[in-house]
Amino acid sequence: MPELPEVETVRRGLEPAMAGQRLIAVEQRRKDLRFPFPARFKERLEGQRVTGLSRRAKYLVLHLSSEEALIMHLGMSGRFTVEMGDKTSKPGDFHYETTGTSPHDHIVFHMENGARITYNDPRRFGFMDLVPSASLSESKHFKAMGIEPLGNELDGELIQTLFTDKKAPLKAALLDQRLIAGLGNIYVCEALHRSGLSPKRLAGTLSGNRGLMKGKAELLATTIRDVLTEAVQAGGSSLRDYAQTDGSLGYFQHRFKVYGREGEKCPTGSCSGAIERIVQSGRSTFYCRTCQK
DNA sequence: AAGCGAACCTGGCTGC
DNA sequence: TGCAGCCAGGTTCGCT
Repeated sequence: MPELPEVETVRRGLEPAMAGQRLIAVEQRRKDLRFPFPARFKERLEGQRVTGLSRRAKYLVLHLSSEEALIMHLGMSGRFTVEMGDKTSKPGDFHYETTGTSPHDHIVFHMENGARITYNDPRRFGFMDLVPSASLSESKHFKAMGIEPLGNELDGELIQTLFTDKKAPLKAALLDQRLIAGLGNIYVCEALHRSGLSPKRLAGTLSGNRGLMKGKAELLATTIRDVLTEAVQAGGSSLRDYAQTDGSLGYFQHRFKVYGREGEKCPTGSCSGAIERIVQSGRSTFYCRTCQK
């Protein structure tokens, strides 16, 4: 699934096709994804102008002229495809008409500029919801959400505060969206390796001795920021079903140091260890037990 | 209360 | 070739 860098790449791909444009038609091919679509979904969208697109953690938000916000989550396999039309496109034209589509094309947005934006999601773990713009941050999706890892708040001191007394492994704590929101399985593995921290270490130990652990917590904050920033610059990571909105592939996956590299030699220069795969809370963790402590 | 494991759903890959 | 089994980027629910 798309983690923060993939969602940000999608946001940037959708922006030129949707920002400032009216939604002239919305095709809804099924009544639910992971959750039911909100009541009168199509009617509440059609005719509205998209005043902007933003991202919060792994969620995309379309801001609408109706003072509602369309919250979208891509789940594990959600993907948007943009086909740019032109201003003369109208029903019956290629860019408007529903042509031979995948059975997993669930939603199609037709924009006034002729662009057609298709949401495809084979596993249907994604969802869409409409909430009043004024109460966006108080919506059920965002209410309990933690800090944005690329925002200004994330630093070693905050990590120490968030992890105080936590008995969960570092891996689980970093995946907890109520603490830091936007990290997923891949980038947590990568950030921990770059930080030289074991995914099995209890999160509370990073703040257990504040003086001694301050440097480690600071390093972790920095590597989280670095790995996410580099991934966004690379257009995200393309595994199985993820691609950018124009169909091209992100290339950060070539820069993975540990994710998916079970059995390979640890890439840390001075380290003679090998990458192992273990399972933590039901998810694969890739790490090097020699240099991650 | 916090921390696990299971569940949600489909498709792709591996190995017999 | 066919099929069973395992795995996948996330989140939520329910049970200790």
